[in-house]
Amino acid sequence: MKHLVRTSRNLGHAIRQARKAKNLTQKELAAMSGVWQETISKIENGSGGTKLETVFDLIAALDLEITLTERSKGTSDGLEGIF
Amino acid sequence: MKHLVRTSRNLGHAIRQARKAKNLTQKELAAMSGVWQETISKIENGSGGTKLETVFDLIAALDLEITLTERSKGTSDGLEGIF
DNA sequence: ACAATTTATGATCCAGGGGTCATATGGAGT
DNA sequence: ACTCCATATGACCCCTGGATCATAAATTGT
Repeated sequence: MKHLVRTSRNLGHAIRQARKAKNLTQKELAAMSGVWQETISKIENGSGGTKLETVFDLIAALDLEITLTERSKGTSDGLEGIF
Repeated sequence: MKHLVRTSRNLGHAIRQARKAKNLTQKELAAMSGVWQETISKIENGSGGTKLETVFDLIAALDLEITLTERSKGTSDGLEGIF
């Protein structure tokens, strides 16, 4: 499972999916990440302007990692342009 | 070129490297991204708490992309990364 | 050394994120 | 229907990132 993240909305989706894949509630994730449930709700719904560190806390708790790559290669992932 | 990003400092490094790889000055990157040179300076030096949207602006201008992946593929351990 | 450019820093102002609590809405189960 | 849990939302305050301008420091070129 690989998420291309270009917007806050993308990020929210990815986080929600990852959380559900682990059968965690927002409250549980809040407890493990130190980010409040209310804040997680906002982020999952794509509220823009989230702070980086909050995202790092979340993805660390969800056992995800962020990779920064160049965007020229043809990815051939088949998931481009879905949204 | 692939950057694993876990902290704001990582992000700053990656952005600086990408910028230099393209022979851009902070001022030029500022002009292309809409983010101010002063802000870019802070971010490249790992100032925490940067906003997501600012990062998106920067990586878009630098032709980079963010990927969110799982760190360890759940069910079995130590088998990731074979391919 | 000097001048020019690049990067960093310092200050002010403002908008918005997140902590925090309370509450409302929604969904699953009985 | 009514609980119980999950998620969303509203309100408040505080804090800080970013815009903005000015300037200091560092780097580069000659």
